[in-house]
Amino acid sequence: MTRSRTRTDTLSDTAPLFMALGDPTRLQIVGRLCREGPLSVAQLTASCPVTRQAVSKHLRVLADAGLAQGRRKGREQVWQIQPQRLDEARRHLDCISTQWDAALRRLQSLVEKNETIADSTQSYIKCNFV
Amino acid sequence: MTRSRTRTDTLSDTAPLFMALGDPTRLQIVGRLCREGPLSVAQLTASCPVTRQAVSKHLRVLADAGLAQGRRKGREQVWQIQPQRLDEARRHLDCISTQWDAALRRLQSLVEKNETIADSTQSYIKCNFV
DNA sequence: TAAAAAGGCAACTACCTGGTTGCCTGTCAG
DNA sequence: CTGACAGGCAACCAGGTAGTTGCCTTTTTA
Repeated sequence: MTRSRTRTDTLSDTAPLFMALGDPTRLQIVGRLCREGPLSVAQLTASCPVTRQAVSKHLRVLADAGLAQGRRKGREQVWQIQPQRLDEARRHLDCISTQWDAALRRLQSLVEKNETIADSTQSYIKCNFV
Repeated sequence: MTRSRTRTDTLSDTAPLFMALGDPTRLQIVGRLCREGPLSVAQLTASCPVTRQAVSKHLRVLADAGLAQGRRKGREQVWQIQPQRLDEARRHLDCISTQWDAALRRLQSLVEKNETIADSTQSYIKCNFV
């Protein structure tokens, strides 16, 4: 119970992260903030084909996901990537990737003998997976 | 031009991947397929709180993203993770992560002196980023 | 001090998405 | 051969999302 609960928590924690990164405009914003450092809404809008308000909304989404943070600086709001959170996200991805890797290798060999997939499923579950 | 075009392509290539993984149900399905190997729609539905049709839709999304593949086996359709594509995706994530890493380190030091963010932005751009 | 710049707030639209139900087609087993 | 099982297809619905426009406040600057 505890283990599956943990798994669920990890899931509901990870999905929003992917969701926030699942928009091209947002991904582009994140990219720019990483490459060019802190930028204002106006600066970000300049290189975006969408309205300033649209960019603002995207920034809000990124902020809600903990990926970016904005702070007032005079009449403009400067946005920057949230390093801790982004690094945390990166480690999350690495963790998942690693988790996948094991299954990948096992599946790879399975793919080669396509015709026996369903037949081998049962023993597969019992022998090779938790 | 060529470089920014490449960047755009990478973006429009990556975003759908994140998008496909940005749903908790879908992430759960991917997890199960990785852990337990090829499964039928009915088997996947059994551990999902949603309808069989909902699961089918999610599988279609995963298939469109190239992450999963289904094949008929008698009267049931067995789904499995697309190893090559998933590995490709993993490398994609690693690539992005690495790209972020550099910015992370640079930003990390910037965060510590919060009050001078905007002041240092200009030289920051010129000196430390492409 | 008045105009311009930066951006927040709210309303509204169009579309996408996750989910459902109902019905239909194959396939397997008694 | 008939019933049960697996699943696809289509219609439909509620809610979310990306985007817009319009108006407002605050800050800068000429």
